[in-house]
Order: sequence, then C-alpha cells, then structure tokens
Amino acid sequence: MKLSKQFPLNALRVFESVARFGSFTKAGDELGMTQTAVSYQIKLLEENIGEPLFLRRPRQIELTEAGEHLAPKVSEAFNILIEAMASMRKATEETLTIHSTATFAQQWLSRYIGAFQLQFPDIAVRLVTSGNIVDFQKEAADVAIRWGRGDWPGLISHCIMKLDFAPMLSPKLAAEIGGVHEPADLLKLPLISAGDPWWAQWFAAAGVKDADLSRYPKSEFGTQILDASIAMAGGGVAMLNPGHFQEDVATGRLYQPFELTGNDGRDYWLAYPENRRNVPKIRNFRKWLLEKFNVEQD
Amino acid sequence: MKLSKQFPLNALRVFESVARFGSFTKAGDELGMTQTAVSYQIKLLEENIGEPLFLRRPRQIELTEAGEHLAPKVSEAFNILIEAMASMRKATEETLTIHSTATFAQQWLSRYIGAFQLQFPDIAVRLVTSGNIVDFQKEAADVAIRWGRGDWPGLISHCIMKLDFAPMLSPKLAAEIGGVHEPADLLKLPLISAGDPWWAQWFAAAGVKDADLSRYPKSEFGTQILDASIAMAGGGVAMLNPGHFQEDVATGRLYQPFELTGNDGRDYWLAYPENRRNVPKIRNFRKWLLEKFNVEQD
DNA sequence: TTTCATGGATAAGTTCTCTTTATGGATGCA
DNA sequence: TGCATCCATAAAGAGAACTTATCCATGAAA
Repeated sequence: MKLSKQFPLNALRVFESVARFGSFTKAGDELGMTQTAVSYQIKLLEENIGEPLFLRRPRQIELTEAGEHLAPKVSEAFNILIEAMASMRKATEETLTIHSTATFAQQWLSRYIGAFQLQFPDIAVRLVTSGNIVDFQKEAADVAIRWGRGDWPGLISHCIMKLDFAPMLSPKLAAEIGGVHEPADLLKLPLISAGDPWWAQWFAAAGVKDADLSRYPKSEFGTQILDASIAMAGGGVAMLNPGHFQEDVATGRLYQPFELTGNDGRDYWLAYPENRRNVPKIRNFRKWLLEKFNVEQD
Repeated sequence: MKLSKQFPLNALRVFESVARFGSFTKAGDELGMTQTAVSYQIKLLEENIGEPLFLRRPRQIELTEAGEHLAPKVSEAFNILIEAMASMRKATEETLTIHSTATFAQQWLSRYIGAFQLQFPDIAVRLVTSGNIVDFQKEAADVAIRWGRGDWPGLISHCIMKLDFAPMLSPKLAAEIGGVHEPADLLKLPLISAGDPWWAQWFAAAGVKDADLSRYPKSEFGTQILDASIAMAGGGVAMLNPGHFQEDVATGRLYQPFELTGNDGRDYWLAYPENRRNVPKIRNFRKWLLEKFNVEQD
C-alpha cells in the first residue's frame, strides 16, 4: 500500500490551510494549486477519516464538529514541521563548510578568513581539515580546497595557487655546513620526508643525477606544516611550497637557497559541486577567494 | 509547483521512521515499502534541505549533526498528527450516527435503542431526526432509516417494516357518531392531513368511489406522530401505519375500524453506503435491527 | 582466504496519485 | 435577470513514487 494511502499527509496539509482560510479557493492559492485539487484532497481526507470535515454551505464552508476538533492539532503539528525545516534550511544556507588541507588552512585561511567574515557577517564559517579528498555526496561540505589536477568530475574547480616546491631549511642549519651553494650540498643534510617523490623530481631538475635518497628515513608527516616545523627547528631540509611559506622566508625562519622550483602538474584548487555553483554563500566565497589570489573570474 | 516539492512531507515521514530504527530496511518494513523507496525518499529530503542527514557507514547508518537536530522535532510533529488522526478515527468508529424519520425514532427506536446500547456498550449512539433524505456524502451519517422504495443508488437497503396505512381515530370519536361501520362513515369526520394521497388511495381500495377530499383543510403536519396525537385527542381521523401504532391501538388510545390497509409501494428501510457495509458499528447495528424485525439476514 | 549475509545505492520501467482543464450547479448581489 | 463567487464532478495527462533487478561494500563465518 502506498504511504500516502495509509496516512494522507498531503491531504492534512491542505486541510490545515483550508481550515485556516475557510475557503478551498484561497487555500489553493496559498498552496499553489487549483481549487479542484484542494477539493480532491479534502474529499480524500474525509473518506479516510470516515466523516465530513466541512459543511458545504452556499458560498462558504464551515468546519464540522469533527473538523473543529482536528484543525488545531494539525495546525500545531505543521507549525513544528515548518519551523524545524526552516531552521534547518537557514542553518545550511548561512553556514559555509570549507574542507581544506591542513597546510592551506593553517598557512593561508587562518590568516585571511577573518576578512571574509567581516565582509559577510551573515555567513558562519565551519572549517574542516582532513587528509582525505572530500566526497560532496556524503559529507556536508560546501567547498573544498585541495591539490590535484582540477579534473574532478561533477565539480567546478578554480586553480588558486601553483603547488610549486623547493627545498627549505633554517638559515642556521645552512650556516652550520658553511652555506648551501649548490643543490648537491643539500644531500649533506637530513632530508625530511625523503620518500616524497618531489625530492627526486627536484634533484633531477637541478641536475643532481645520482642523488641516493634511499638512505634517509622514510618518515612521512603527511602535511607540509609538520615538515616545515621540523625544518624551522633545524631538523633538516624540507620540500615546501614557497607560496605557503613566503612569510616564513621573509622573516628569516626559513631559507630557500635556490630559486628553482618543481611542479608535478598538481596545484591548489578551489572546488565545489557544479549544481551548487549559484548558492549564495558559495558564490560569495568563490568571488572573495579568487579576488584574493587575483584569479580571473568567469 | 507540486505540493510535495515545496515541502516533502512523505519524505519527512520516512525520515522519522529511519531515524527511529537507524535503518533504511527496517523503516521500509514498518512503512510497507521497499528499502529502495526509503533510499529514494531520504535522498529527496537531503536534496531539499541541502545537506546529508545520515552518514552511510558500512553496515549501518548514523544521523549527521543536521539529522540529529531535525529528528526530534519531526518525531514530535508526527506524534501529534498520528494521535489526532487516531482519536478522530476512534471517535467515528465508536459513534453510530443514525438518521431517522421522527416517527420511527419516537415510536420504535426510543423504545428499543436502550437494548442496543446494553448489548454494545462501546458504541455511542447519536440519533438525528430530520425530514430530509440524508445525503451520506455530505453528512456524518452512518445509517439511515427512511421510507421509500429501497432503490437508492450506492446504498444497501434492508426493508424492515411494511409502510401500510389505515385510518385510525380515537374510540371516543367513533362512538360519538354511533360507531364506524363502513368506510364511508369516516367521511363524516374531519380527515387529518387530508391532502395526503394515501387517503384517496385507501378510499379507492375500500370501494368508496366519490370521496371528495377537497373540502377538508389542506394542513400537512409532516410526521405521523403529529397526526396521531391529533387523532388521539379526538381531533379527527388520521391515516397511520399500524406497525407503528399497534401499542396505541392495543391500549385503546387509538382505534382502527377496518383491517384494510393501503400500501403505495414505499416501505421502511434501513440504508447505509455500500462501501461501508463492513464497518463494525454498522454491521452490528444492522444485525441487531434486522433480528428485531425478524428480517432474513444475508 | 573465501564465502555468505547484511545493508545501502543505482537504473529502468511501471503504476496510479495528483493535478489541470473544462464544465455545471447553487447562491447572493446588483 | 444577469453576473460573480464558490464548490463539485468528469476526463485526461503528467510525473512522482514505487518496484524489480542488480551491484557494491563490509563484516562475519567457514
């Protein structure tokens, strides 16, 4: 049996409106349906209950005793439902959930998100950092900031930052070995997250052909943030994205000995589901973020 | 726009069940639908709200924060609705509304309805007497007792009493004219409701050919009860149904001078809508009434 | 490890509810 | 008397909602 047959919910909704207006026609207007449809639904409900809910008087209707009894409860129930749905919709409309890599969140978002909130005080920001690629189908994410090739199906992606990489270390550590003059000098120092293919790629690009990286510990710290912290503490050389750490370089916490950067074709992207591109909070965030990065808008 | 589109009520109902069971499959069982249909409805609701309500974990699902927020309110609202509908159904199930002619109600029902209530203490009886033929479509009537030919479309009818008619008067009035010996004697007395075609029919059947009824006042009292009261008070001769007034005849309040009765093909019927023949209260009343009148049951 | 059982997602097709259009009837008002 | 209002009914069409069939992932059992 169909659900709507056992419990005529839509008919109840129509009934609520009719009881309020005392008119089939007006209720139809409110609900965006014809008077005929209203008549049909009321008849349905009356059949379901087993007695009339309205007395059909000429040019007006009147609640029967039964209808009089039913109306306030139905009204109360629908008010609860409507309010619950409204507050839910409002919450999702006004909360922007950003999924981001830990590095981008800490190095960039944490610094500028305040400006966004000043500009859009009605939008509450929820920032989620996780290592995994977010599945917009399954999680309540509005936008994601991720690195990759920007070719995710079903998503719109804007490249916001080249994900270049270059070796960085603390100035102090560099001084200890008498300065880093050429790429091969780096091999004298501990390489952080040496298993990362970026190392091999960068050394190849720098003309160091026989770099044996296998002798370094295979530790992976997962985020550049951790690698950077270790490097700043003098623990070795980290392969970092200059875009993220330019401030640390400027203030002398980190030192980038060579201009040469690598890029493996993967960059930083802002991404969001194609079908939600016009949701206001998403549009606002996209516009704000792309302006910050001087990206051409579409 | 469709009503169900602006406000997915059925989806909410499904959601309530799923939230309670923590399972699409179990909710489907409860609602009498397949797991697939449940999945569809939940997806619909999630799209409407704009974020997931359940986290799909391997062999179980879990409410998201949003779902957790929505569930109790939805549950509350539906409890109100369910309870309201149930109490309404219960009221209509347990109240038997009988529409009857005033005469039958006063002469017969008033005497025996007590026995029915003793036998079915759970059924509350509401007795409505009205001159009009009841429209089961428009009024909250369960059964009707009416006279006619029993050929009402959409209704089941049981003939419970022949609607014969015979002249009756008070014994005292009869004595005043030296007794009523032959039908024509009646013409010496005032005929009550003389405009009623029953008079002409009865006199014709009695062999009184030239009865001029036009000289009597045309008053119509509408119910036999009133005619009978006037007759008992010695106000004239009334054309009454012996079945209704046998007790008054037995106790001498009325006198029926001739055995001859007329019948115009219309009798007393119990009637109720065909599609409600199996409603318990109706079935019980029918059985009880037909037994009282020794009518063959089907 | 392989197999089985559980629970949900997806695709495609079908049913039938719900809606609309068109029309009629009843009543009140000018 | 004619017009406007309001609800009821009939017929037909649209599309929502449901089902069947199938697949996938996971956890438990053999």
